[in-house]
Amino acid sequence: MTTRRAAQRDRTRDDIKHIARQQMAEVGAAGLSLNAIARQMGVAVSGLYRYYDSRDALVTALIIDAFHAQAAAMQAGADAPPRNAYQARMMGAMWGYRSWAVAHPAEFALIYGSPIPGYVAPADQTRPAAARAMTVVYEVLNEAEAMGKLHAPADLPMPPKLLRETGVSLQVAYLGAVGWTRIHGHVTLEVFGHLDGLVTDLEAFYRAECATLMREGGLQPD
Amino acid sequence: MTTRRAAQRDRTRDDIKHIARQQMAEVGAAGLSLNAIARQMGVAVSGLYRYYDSRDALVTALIIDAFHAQAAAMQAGADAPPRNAYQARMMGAMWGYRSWAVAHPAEFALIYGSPIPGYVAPADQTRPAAARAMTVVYEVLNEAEAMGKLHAPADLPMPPKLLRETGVSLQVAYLGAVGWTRIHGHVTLEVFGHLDGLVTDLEAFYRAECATLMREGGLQPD
DNA sequence: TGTACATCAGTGAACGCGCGTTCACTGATGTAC
DNA sequence: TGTACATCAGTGAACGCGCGTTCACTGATGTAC
Repeated sequence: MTTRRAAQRDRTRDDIKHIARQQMAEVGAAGLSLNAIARQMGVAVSGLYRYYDSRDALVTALIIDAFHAQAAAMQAGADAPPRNAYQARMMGAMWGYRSWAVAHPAEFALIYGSPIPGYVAPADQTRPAAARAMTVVYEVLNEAEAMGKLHAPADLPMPPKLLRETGVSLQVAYLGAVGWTRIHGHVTLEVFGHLDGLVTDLEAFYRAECATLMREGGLQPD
Repeated sequence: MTTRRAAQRDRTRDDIKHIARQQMAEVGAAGLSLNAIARQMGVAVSGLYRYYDSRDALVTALIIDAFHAQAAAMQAGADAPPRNAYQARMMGAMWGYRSWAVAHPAEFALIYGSPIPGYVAPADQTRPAAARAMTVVYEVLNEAEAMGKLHAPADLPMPPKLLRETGVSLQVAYLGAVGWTRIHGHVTLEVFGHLDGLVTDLEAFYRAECATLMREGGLQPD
């Protein structure tokens, strides 16, 4: 059975990524080093090259994993409420975005923080992973719209030309794009510690902003 | 005259920071290196230690400069319109926030991106510099409020307890905090290239969000 | 089930590199009289 | 204005370190018959 060896291989690859994530949590994404990983694994550094072609390949794998993990957290949040509770599902997705980031600050920094010196992400691999988060939101909003639960406010403050064609209605695209910039602003400031002097209850503050977003965007209460 | 030597000293310090900024623009904030700076200056690296005690001291100086530069851009934006044109002044400040960030992505990353591995900012030095941006906004809003141009909407969606005491009214604090998270979200996503697939006209999109913020926050039209 | 061979996981030494920092030094620029 | 001394800017060699990556190797795990 060749499968046993392959399974072991996968397990080791996961081990490497696991240790890498631990180290990123300690030293930051830019401080990632194969030597340090090998040291902590109690293994020769040259052995790691059986599993990843280079340090950059490992970084790419970690980035893709991080995008997927955050999208999965959003998906789980969106799936928890009843199917027709669109506000609750939207809130679940947004809450997942923040919760994952707060729980995994180094991985969040890896995908949304400063670029790593000397590393260039292969866009064809990372872009699809990055897009997953938005599709979770689109799904909820598309359903709400189809059910007549997404009312365009009279004064949607956004000329259609500003948003790229993404296969969703203007209303959905608007809520998605504006919503993302807003909640991302809160999350990135919170994760990097810039809100400490300004806000006492970060969770309540975040919830309030999410509620404002949905009200303003025309997503009807459940 | 001891002054000539002191003036030369200041000039050299500025030169070092200037080259450092250039290098950050090329290689990112985490890639900053005294060796590389000395190389580009055509000078022995050991000489740099006459001007900065360590690499970290230089980084700290750059961080403080960056905070001040962005605040200055906001201040300039807020000062351009007539004194009683509060919406225009607020917009000017917010526009300055974004313009500076877009024009200086590496410095923006330095103050708002991922932390640099192994570097810890001395909070007593960086915090005051970081706070300057917010005071620009508070100033405009305080004046608007005093002139009766800041109407609290009936449904201010923010329990007072969420915001720290900062010497301004709840209404002003709300607009400041919420405004910051919103515009920062847009700016950080734009600077790091994450909005390319979503928004066509980034400037118009930003303006629209700023306008929404002021309308919703109760800042009356000029 | 047992043997002969191929595949692959992991080793350890070596490479060249760039880094931050220290140190004793040489000249030039200032100050005191 | 001229000299004697102190201060300071900048040099170049050296330090120890950790990094990514290559390479020839040794055993263990698999496959074919």
